[in-house]
Amino acid sequence: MIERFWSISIGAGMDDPAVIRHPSASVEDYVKAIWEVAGSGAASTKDVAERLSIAPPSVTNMFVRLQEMGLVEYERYRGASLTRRGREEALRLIRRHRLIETFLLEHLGYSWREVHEEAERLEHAVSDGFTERLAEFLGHPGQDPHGDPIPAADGSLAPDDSFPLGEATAGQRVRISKVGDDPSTLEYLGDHGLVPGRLLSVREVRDLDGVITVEDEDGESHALGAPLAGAVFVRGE
Amino acid sequence: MIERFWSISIGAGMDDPAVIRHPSASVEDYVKAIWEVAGSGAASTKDVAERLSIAPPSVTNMFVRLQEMGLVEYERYRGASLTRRGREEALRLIRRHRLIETFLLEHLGYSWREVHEEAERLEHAVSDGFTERLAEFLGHPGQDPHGDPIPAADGSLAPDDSFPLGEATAGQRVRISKVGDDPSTLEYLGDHGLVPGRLLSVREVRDLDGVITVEDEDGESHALGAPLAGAVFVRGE
DNA sequence: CCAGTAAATTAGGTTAGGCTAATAATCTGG
DNA sequence: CCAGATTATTAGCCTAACCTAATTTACTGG
Ligand SMILES: [Mn+2]
Ligand SMILES: [Mn+2]
Ligand SMILES: [Mn+2]
Ligand SMILES: [Mn+2]
Repeated sequence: MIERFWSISIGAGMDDPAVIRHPSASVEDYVKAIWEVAGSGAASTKDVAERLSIAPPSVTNMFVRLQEMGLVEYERYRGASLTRRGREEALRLIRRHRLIETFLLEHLGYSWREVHEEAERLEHAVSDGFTERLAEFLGHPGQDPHGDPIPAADGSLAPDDSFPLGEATAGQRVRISKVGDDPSTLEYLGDHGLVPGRLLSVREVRDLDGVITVEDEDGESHALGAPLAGAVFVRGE
Repeated sequence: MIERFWSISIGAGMDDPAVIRHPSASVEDYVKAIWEVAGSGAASTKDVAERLSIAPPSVTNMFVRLQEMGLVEYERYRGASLTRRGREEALRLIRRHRLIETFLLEHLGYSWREVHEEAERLEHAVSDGFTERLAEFLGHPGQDPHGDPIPAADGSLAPDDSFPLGEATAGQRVRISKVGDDPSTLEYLGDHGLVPGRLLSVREVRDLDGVITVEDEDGESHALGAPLAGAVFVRGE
């Protein structure tokens, strides 16, 4: 009697198809970068390459792999967009990143300049268990210290209805919700008390040069050029 | 302060400015494994392979690379021993590991069972800056919670003059300095208050079965078999 | 609508760090 | 002191992630 054996399984033996494992640090950073440059749209090879400081062909190559992992939808020449799973992974990573930054700032005495780099590595090394215990330790913050919302453990992210101060109109009263995370911007804004939670009255929006003048709660007046005004996000009061 | 960014000269390549770069996580774990299995002697391929759960040929290969990096002295068929730099790297890693474990236990509510695995990954992701701020946050502990000494920032490690309780003699008064880190051992000892710092009087050392009977500070008596008695390290009082 | 440019992909490498199978060296107990 | 067992090395592969150079595709403005 002849017995026939055949196998339906794809790929190499039953060794370990790439389906299960945690994404590597690289994969996580790519997924986060796609989220950051494209949100729910499609991210271009170039944008992702620039954000990650990686050569474009490497990105093309990774887009293919991310699709095989089910993290993105990818079509040649038209970029990659996150699948539901990809989005979940991105938000899980961002949650870790922002909680870690909060911890470093509030408990270890880090300055803003140092925080991001450390978090960029640590975010890949902590488990979900660590993350939730850290959230508990921090009192389950909803935003990180410069106002970026921290995604919830279930992956949900509060919709953001804030807009750049540069788009405000004279006479408006607004509250700072978050500030850009460029180090020198952050330093300037911090020094002048322009931090999340602060209430501002928009005095003048000068079209000529884009300078916006605001008055803070203490009656202090600030004139901000377009780059700065674009880094301060506010919500109407 | 010790110089910790070191250069690996890569022959003719000049492709990269071959400077800098921390050892990779793998390299760090190898160096630590060599320290753990051999101290200042030579570690065998087999011992390191077993400790790291890696195939022996991979270890042989890494021994060669570690030597090229100046971290070990290696001779075919006679194992690898750490150079001064290798020892420094190992102790720096162990410092990070033990400080992280201390933090996880004392501040994030981890149990002993969970701590080690998390620290095993985090130890590779934290910077020296993080490590020193964490040490500060923790109050510069000299030992981790089960009594293992934490190497100082300068790489020095207090010499260990403790010995297993199994080697004590009847009538001796001893203080527990550290306990083995096997999870179930740890659980038993913790439940019975046999933790570092505790003072014990050795009542009986029974050669017949290796059982040691001790009395603690509260007059409580404990009979410990050889495996347990070997996991409790003490110092004479 | 089409040529020139910008973006993307393909082709062909590299390095780190793993693996297995085959072979060689060392060690040990009779 | 030597044969078998143990340990180590060599040979040959593999995958993940990067790279540069060459080529192809897509976009855009005249
Ligand atoms: Mn950040
Ligand atoms: Mn990162
Ligand atoms: Mn440990
Ligand atoms: Mn480790």
